[in-house]
Amino acid sequence: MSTRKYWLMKCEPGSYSIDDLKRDGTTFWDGVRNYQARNSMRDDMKPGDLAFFYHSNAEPPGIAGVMEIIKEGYPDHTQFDPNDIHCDPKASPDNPRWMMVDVKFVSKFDTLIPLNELKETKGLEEMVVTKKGSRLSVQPVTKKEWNIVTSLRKTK
DNA sequence: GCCAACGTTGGC
DNA sequence: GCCAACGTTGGC
Repeated sequence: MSTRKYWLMKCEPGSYSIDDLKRDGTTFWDGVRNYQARNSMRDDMKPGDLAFFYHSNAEPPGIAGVMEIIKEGYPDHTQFDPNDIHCDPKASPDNPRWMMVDVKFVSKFDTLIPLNELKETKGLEEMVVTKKGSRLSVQPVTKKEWNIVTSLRKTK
């Protein structure tokens, strides 16, 4: 039985978009500074898991494509870099506070699936991202929700 | 341990 | 740019 899990990960496309990931092939998912999201990456994400790439703070916001986790959680180096906007003075290499994972491009949907469409889609009422005030940047997605969302678009 | 103040996220 | 919702901080 497969133990693959499903996720949704947010990023502002102005800083890094699905097209950047498609170009790069792989990247590290740095800059997460929320404990719940950190715990998911540290404890629950495993290579082989799949994640939606969600464009937040975008016009419109929505799900842009799919990526695969290829490396489990390890310390996010930007927390130690005083010149980085994500530097955390309370973290040290001996006592890292923040984690990241590596991801790989899998596919891009032919058109973005906007948040308002997700909210209107039957079966996604309990999906975390469709809930009002949901700010969590790394969210679990159920297999049922995953299948519904992926059925909404072709990929390219 | 409570909770007010503050900073951030992110849709609109 | 606004601001509601939320998470974190720190005084007590």
